[in-house]
Amino acid sequence: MISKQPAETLYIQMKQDIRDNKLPLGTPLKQEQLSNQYGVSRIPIRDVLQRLKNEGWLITSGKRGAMVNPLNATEAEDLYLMRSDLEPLILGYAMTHLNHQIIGKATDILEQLEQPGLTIQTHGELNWQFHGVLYQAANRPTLFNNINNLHQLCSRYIGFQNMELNYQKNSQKEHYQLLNALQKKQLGQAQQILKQHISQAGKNLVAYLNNHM
Amino acid sequence: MISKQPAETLYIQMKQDIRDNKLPLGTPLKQEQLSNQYGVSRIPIRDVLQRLKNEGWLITSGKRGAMVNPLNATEAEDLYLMRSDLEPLILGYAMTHLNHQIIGKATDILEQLEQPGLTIQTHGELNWQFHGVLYQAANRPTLFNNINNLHQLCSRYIGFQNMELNYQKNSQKEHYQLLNALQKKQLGQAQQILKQHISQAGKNLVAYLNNHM
DNA sequence: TTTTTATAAAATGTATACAAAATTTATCAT
DNA sequence: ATGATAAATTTTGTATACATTTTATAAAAA
Repeated sequence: MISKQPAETLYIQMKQDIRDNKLPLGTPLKQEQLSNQYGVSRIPIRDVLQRLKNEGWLITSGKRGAMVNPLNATEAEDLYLMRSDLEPLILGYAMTHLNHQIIGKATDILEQLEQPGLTIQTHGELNWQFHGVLYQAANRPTLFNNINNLHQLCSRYIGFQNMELNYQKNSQKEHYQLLNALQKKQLGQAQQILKQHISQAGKNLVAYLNNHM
Repeated sequence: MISKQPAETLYIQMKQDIRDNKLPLGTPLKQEQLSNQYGVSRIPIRDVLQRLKNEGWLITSGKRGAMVNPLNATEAEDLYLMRSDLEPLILGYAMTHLNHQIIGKATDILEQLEQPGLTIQTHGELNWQFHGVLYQAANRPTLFNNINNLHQLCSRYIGFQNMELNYQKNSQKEHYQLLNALQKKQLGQAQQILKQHISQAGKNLVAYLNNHM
């Protein structure tokens, strides 16, 4: 899904550069420097900066200038707490609309997740695709957009999560359990699995961050 | 809290104009027209449009142009559902930090809410101040910002809510019940009251919207 | 030395001007 | 007439230029 609009690719690029720590941490970003760095004028830079600020990638440190929002355990905990509440909620609305086609799509993604040699980035994207396919079925744009934004922010922390050796294996197991419950139309069960799935990931991540920062 | 920066007041103004239906519904907003209307160039207009879009006030209808997000029962339901999950959550974190000063502030606001002759707008703002004062104590910026944004979006629907004759009276009663539980350090009780408070408001609103739209 | 004030530099915010894209209108063929 | 194609208009996106604000620097007073 490539956009023709330069600003859209600039947005994606800068977001990735934040994830990859390509942009200075702890000091405000200078519009003109970014302008040179990315080869565009300050106008589209400003657009993207504002967008990233609104989405929580950047923070405005007091008076002036946006800086990269430093990774922080409390933010991570908040993000996962919100997800663990909101994702079971939207799953409830999705349930009745889940058909073979959607379940099939989700299963395909799970299989792709088991391919060896995936980058952490790709793994994260596929993971969200799996969840997203299910949630889209709910047909609840407001709820979905909110959850989607939370996921985007979580992607900054994904690198840490996969440090856990058996994280992926566990995660996959839970994904299949979730699909299973959904196929059996056991909503309560599915929601419980999902909430546990997210909470646990959050707890692991927060523990890791607290130990290593 | 007035900002010296024109764009900030422009942002506030446009948000209010959306609430008050001063901006065309159903048709994409034209940057140049807005530029004339508000007496600034297209640059700050674009900034504000993007911000409002990210916050859910505007939606992009397909290819081009942002238009006012029409009021809709499903969105309202989503907003209140999220709030009814997230606000008890942040209240949990606020609890331990609640001191006399904060409870006092909240009580003051409740008293202001009982003054006769308040406009619906002022009523809505005071109502959020009451909740916000409590939630700020949690010291959870990520969670707070998310909840704050949900509140802002709900403000578009406040006009409808207060149609209910005894809404205010009920709401106030629940506010005092909440404060009471908090003073007694009964967290579970407080969270239950809060969740019920929000859920009920949401249900009333959705029912009203479904009947009148 | 420390603090205050004035000046200079840098950075951001906004306006104007231009380029690219999209939408509309007009023209033509069927 | 109807549909497709092409020109014209509108609208948005971006660059440059300027104004305002903020931050840094230097000079002066305590």
